[in-house]
This record gives sequence, C-alpha cells and structure tokens, in this order.
Amino acid sequence: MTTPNLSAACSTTIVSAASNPTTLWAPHERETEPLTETGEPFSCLNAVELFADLSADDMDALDRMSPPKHFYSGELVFSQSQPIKALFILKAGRIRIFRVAEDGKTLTIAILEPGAVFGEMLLVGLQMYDNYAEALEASTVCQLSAADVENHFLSNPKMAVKISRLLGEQVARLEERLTDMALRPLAARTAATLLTLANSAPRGRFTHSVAVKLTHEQLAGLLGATREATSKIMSDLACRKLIKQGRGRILIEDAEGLRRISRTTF
Amino acid sequence: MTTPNLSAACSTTIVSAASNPTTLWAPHERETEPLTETGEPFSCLNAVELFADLSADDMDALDRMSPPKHFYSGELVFSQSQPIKALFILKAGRIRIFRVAEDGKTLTIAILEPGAVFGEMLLVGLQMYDNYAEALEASTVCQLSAADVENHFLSNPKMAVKISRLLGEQVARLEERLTDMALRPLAARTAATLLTLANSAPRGRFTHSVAVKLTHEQLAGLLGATREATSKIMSDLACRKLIKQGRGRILIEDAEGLRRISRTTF
DNA sequence: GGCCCACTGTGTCCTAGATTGCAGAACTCC
DNA sequence: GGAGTTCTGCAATCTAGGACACAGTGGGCC
Repeated sequence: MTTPNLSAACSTTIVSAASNPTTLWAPHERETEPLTETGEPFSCLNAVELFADLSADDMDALDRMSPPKHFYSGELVFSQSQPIKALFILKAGRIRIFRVAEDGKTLTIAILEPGAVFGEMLLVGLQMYDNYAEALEASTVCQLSAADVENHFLSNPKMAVKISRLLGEQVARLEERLTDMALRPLAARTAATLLTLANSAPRGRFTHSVAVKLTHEQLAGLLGATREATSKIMSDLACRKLIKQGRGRILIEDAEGLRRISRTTF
Repeated sequence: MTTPNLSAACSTTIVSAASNPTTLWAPHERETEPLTETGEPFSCLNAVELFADLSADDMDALDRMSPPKHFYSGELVFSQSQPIKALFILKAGRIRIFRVAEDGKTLTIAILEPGAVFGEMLLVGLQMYDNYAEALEASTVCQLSAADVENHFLSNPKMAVKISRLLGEQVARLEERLTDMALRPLAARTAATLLTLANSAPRGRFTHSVAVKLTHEQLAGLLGATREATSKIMSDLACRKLIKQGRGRILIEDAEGLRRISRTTF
C-alpha cells in the first residue's frame, strides 16, 4: 500500500522507452570504449591499486612473469577440475565468478570489470575453494604464479595490510548480501543490486545516468532468482521510470527512487 | 522421491526421544563446564590464536589495557548507536552477531564461543558497519581500544597476515552461506548449518555425539527462516534419528545422514 | 536484406515457506 | 510445589516466487 504497485497499470510502453534514438548503448560504442581510464597499453599490474606499493623492480619482474592469457566468451578461467594455482588480474573483458549447486543451478558471486584481481584466496592459503570463473566476453587475464606471489608480495608488509582491507570489504559486502537474500523480497534486492552495480560501473559520458551492462539472466544469477521473476521486476521498475532498458543494458534513471524501493519490505 | 519424506509417518514420539534419562544436557552440567580448555583463570589474550605471535611484553601491556567487561544476557555489546570503537575478545559466555532489516526481522551472522575475536572490521579501518552484537547469556568481554590495536598490532607484519587469513576464511564461509541461502531448500540448509555448528562446538565428553546449544529460534535466525519452519524440519530430522532434541540442545547423532540431507535439492 | 537467435514479456500452475494462532511441556524462580 | 516464562509442536491459511510454456522482437551476422 505504501509502495504503489503499478505493475498492472503500465504493462505496455516499457520497451518503447528503451528504443528511443539515443546512442547510449549503441553497440559500436563498446569497441571504442577504453577499458580502463589509464589508456590502452598497460602492463597487468600498474593500473591496479593493490600493487601500488610494489617497488618498480618488483613490478617489472612480476610483469615479465605474467604473460597475458586470452579467454573466449563463455570459456572457464578456473573451476573445480582446474583449481586456482595463480592470482589473476583481469586486463580486458568481463569475468563472472560463480558457484554451482548439486542440481546445476548457479549463483553469481561477482562480475568483474577490468582492473579487478581475483583468485585472492590463494593469497590467504586457502586451497579448497569451489568457485568457478567464466569469461562473459572475450577477456584477457594475467596470471601470477603462487611462487611469484610468495616472493614479491607476502614479504611486503604493506601488502598484507592491503589484502586485509580488500578482504574486509568483501566480508562487509557479503554480509550485506546475505541479509538481503534472507530478509528482503526480490524487488528490494533487485533495486539494491542495481545501485551497487551502478556504483562500480563506468560512468556514462553522454548522459547523467549510469549504464549497467547485464542481461536479465545475468542479473538473475546475481540475485539468486529466476530470469522470469527478474524480468517482471525490471519491467515494473522501467514503467515507474526508475530505469530504462535495452537489450543487455540497464540505465539507472532515478537512483533515489531505486533506493526507496530497496528499503521496502514486501 | 529419492529422499524419503517421513514427516507424516513419524509425527509423534519426537519429544519422547529427548526426554530419556541421560544427563547429556542436564542443566547443572553447564556451570561445571570449563569455558575453554585452557583453564579458568586466563588473561583475555593468551588463549587466542590471533595473538600468539605477540611478544610477551606486548601481551602484558595489552592485557593490562583491556579490562574485562560484563554483559547480562540479552544486553547489547554494540549497535548502530554505539558503533565499534574497539576490538572485542569474548572471554566467557556467548555472543550473537546479527543484522536488522527495516521491518525488525533479524539475521544472525554468527554465534561466538569463548575465545572468539570480534569487531575485526576495526582492524581494517571500516567504520560504517551495521552489525549488532548481543549477549546470548551472561558474558565477559575484553576490549582493546583502536589506539592500542594500532600500536601493538598493525606494526607487526605477522599480525597482518593472520588477519588476512581470518578474513579470508570468513569470506569463504559467507560465500558458502550465500549460495546455500539462494539455492538450497530449508532442510538442506538446516542440516548443513548443524554440521558446521557441530564442528565449532566443544566435543561432548560423555558420548560420541556432539551437542549444539541452540534453541530452534536461534537456529532459525541463523538460517534466515521462521521458528516454525525450522521446528518442523528439526522434528523431521529427529524422527529420522539424525539428531536428538532437548530444550535448547541439539545432539548430532548421525553426521553422515545429515550430510546426505544437506546435499538434497528439494 | 533477410535469417536466426539471444533477450525479453507474459501467463498459468504449484510448491516452499511465511503468517497466525494456539496448546502443552519443561525449566526457573519464588 | 506453584506460577510464570520459554521452548516446542501443530494446523490452517496465504503468497512470493519457482517451473514451464510460448510469443514477440531487436540485432548481429551472412
């Protein structure tokens, strides 16, 4: 009652909003988009905050030891059968970290953008770790072997502190997500997730609104819900003018409105 | 179908099993139980693994600076209004860490036994952190102020590594719990949770089975479910002879059976 | 320019679990 | 040993969201 339920009232006109003639998510834009703000030709390490404290020597050494590897869209970066033996740095593309249940259903733990470091559990010496990683698009990844990491890294005390902070933030995020999953209805979770995604996403340069590059299916994986249920919520959000939709793109139009929804209990 | 559903078949005789004349969870046992294996009179620090690498001097200094504080059952150790300004060490009793949703429903993040360190987010410099902590029973807690921690701790490189490991394990646990929450039905989650609890619980000394000291309500808080739903599952588990129940006590009788249930999808 | 396929919208069941309400049993405290 | 409080069992709804089943449609690709 407090939150007006308009789902019935505006079951049409949803896509029409998305098909307006702006080039916001025009496909050709993707190619010209620099993958990080630091420019195209960058070593695997120099753009990553985690490595900022490395000496130039270490940086060079590590860089030489970490040949970039290419993954096709859909390819597995690691899995149970190929357990993590390296620290990964995503150079280009997008990687999805996920877990699989017995029945094949999956939950997405994270979707990584260029510059992200993953396989961090190696740093902490945790072996058994049943996450999978899959390339959502063609991606380039650098690998640091456990030995290299050992030598140039764990010796450095500043590094340990950074790792702690990294993990601490992950803990906070995960606790938040866990309680959302347990206590919040799908609509609220969806809104909250969109907001978080929007924050980590690159700002749009042609508009005030922020684009999140995800299909409903991918979003559903992140929410722990079905594609159908997610689609329904998204249509609803769209017709309340909180977001705009395009195939595989979501534009956040009204962050404040989303924040309101994310606090609803039912 | 693969998992026999006996809920109807054995809806009686559940409590009778719990009311047998053993003294396994007799109330008077609690008082005589040593709170940790290291004996009664212990400083706040010496029994805690995290501090093992501290020099004797540091240990003494910190010990002097951390007066034990008492909390009554039900009292809040910290909350939004009293944000974390210290690192806590649980000396005696049990503490529940939880989060609260807008509508008042809560999710239990963890239930801590003596020896546990909490408020770790302080170590990583994360301020905003909306967890609550409440004493489940009369508890004694030592506090290390942020300044003390700073001086004796963050300077020590070994310490940072330990903290990383601590947080890494938390991340792993939380990811596991998150996927369970998203992909597994209540029964499976219950079984899995009981097993985890059993592992961290002190071994029973009079029997092969392990006791978990929780009411259905507390367990439900951990599972993100209602007390009723949890009770139903518990009765079911009990009549399959996988557990035995007593007021506020759960005995794991057949860990292997529980493990089987924890893998069921429906 | 046309074909095909990945995305999305919708609609109808159907079940797990929330909600509500209550009752009896066990433990605690006088 | 009696009263009140906690804990647990049980049953009757109610509902969010899952499972299926299709139907458009936009866009990439040839």
